Amino acid sequence: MSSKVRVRFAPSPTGPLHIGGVRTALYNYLFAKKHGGDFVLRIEDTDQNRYVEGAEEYIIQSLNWCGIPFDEGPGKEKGFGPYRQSERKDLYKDYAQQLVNSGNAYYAFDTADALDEHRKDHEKKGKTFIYNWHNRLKLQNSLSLTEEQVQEKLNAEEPYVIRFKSPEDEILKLNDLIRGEMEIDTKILDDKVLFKSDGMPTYHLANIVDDHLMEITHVIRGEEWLPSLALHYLLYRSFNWKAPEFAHLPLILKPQGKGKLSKRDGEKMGFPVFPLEWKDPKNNEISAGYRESGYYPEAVVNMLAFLGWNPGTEQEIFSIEELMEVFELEKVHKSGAKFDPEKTKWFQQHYIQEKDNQKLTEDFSEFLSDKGIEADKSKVLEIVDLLKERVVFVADFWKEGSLFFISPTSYEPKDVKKAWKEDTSELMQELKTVLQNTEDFSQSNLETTVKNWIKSKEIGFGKVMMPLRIALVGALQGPDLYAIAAFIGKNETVHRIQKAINTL
RNA sequence: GGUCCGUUCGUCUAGGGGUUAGGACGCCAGGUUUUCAUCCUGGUAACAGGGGUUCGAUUCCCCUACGGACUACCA
Repeated sequence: MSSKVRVRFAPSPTGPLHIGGVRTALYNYLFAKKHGGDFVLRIEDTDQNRYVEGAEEYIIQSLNWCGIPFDEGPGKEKGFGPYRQSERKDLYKDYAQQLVNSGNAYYAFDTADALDEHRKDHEKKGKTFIYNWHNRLKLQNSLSLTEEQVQEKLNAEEPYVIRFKSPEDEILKLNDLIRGEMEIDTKILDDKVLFKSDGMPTYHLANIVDDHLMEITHVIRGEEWLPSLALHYLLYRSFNWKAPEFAHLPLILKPQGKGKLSKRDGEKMGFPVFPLEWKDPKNNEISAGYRESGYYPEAVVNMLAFLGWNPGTEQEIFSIEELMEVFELEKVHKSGAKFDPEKTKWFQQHYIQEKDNQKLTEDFSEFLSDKGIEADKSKVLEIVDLLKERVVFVADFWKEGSLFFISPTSYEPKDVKKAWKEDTSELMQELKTVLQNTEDFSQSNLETTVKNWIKSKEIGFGKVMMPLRIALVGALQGPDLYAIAAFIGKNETVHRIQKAINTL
């Protein structure tokens, strides 16, 4: 391969980037980097009606957060720009015209209403209306009308579109890097609109023109584009351009039930479907994001990479650099994959365990500040040390560790029933005294002191440790008790024991 | 409805004409933790169905079923 690999991710700014879109971007990125190529971001905003404020910024921020930044795109001009199709508007008309001149496309004057009628009519008869070779001579276009009639309409500035004239009888052999070769009969193709009456190109035209102009070598996109592949192939041929290689990615499906993963699935089952939180500018509705839910980008990327692809080995944990090395389009699956929120959590748990404690201390300190708690860094580090192996998210440090800052406000009834017996109060009273008389309140000394005391009393450990845990934690859970006591100190420990005795 | 694409444990998947069909998540059990979680060990569980081809098919071919995408002057 002599020419440099260039791929593109080409979303439309119609809302937040779905996790499936992120995966498409990721695969493009990995493929580009594996081959030392460029990853281009192009914004496909040819439909002004669907444009959503903030969506483009959202897309860019998402890619950056995931660690898959684009080499070229809006704000990163590298000689192929502009990278927003709305800013390339003037380009497309000429190309459409070129196709009309070469006989590969034609003007069509049929109104939207007229076509709607046809469609409804066909539907009633159980048929599908297709605008192509079999009926185009009966419709209003430059193939059915005389040259004079067409010129008249054009002069009168009647609205028109430009349609592709798809061949009537040809078997196309198309190739896809993931699916291999397939055959399409052009008979069933319709004459797609290339240029709209509002002066904008449709996706099909803009996409092909831009991919060509931007020297894209590999088009890696979602499976929803597979039915358009024949059209795109024909378009390249009509322009006499070399077509890029194509790869169509399988879809990400709902965890349960039928169909593709949607925003509602996330809401229903309580997992994010978007990389970053998104606030809909229209109704201020908020959709959860992976970042805000506490996931690390490494976890999201690793999870996404393995949805529909795997390297064929048994290794599942991959950094993005490792992914770049082993990623192969040929190993991408052909069928859709059901999304599994549990597995995402597993990846997250893995990556948080890999983080160093300094970084976690910073993250947790920030979390505490947001809660209005300013704690000493060394104290926070101590907590992180104690709790690390128990957490999946940074927020879990609080869930598991709030007991270091506030004494229990309630006691878990089930655990109280199990641990707090008739004679417990008396026992705790005694223990309190023992602790009050303990000078060295370190974890290790506490441990020997309490153990010795229990032994001298000749009672079971559980009889003391369980109620003590209730007193300090409020439930039968949490990290090492001596560590807790040492951390909160003598006064607080004694205070919590007294409080438990009073309440229970 | 039409066109195209697909189908290995519940889920993500490895494998590929002769395998005890492998791994991971989940789940279950045991061990560690005098709690809980983590961790460790073990277990559960799959080639959609029917025809071919073949000495042999989960693997190749065909059909059926099921799933998915598309079927706009949306991308």
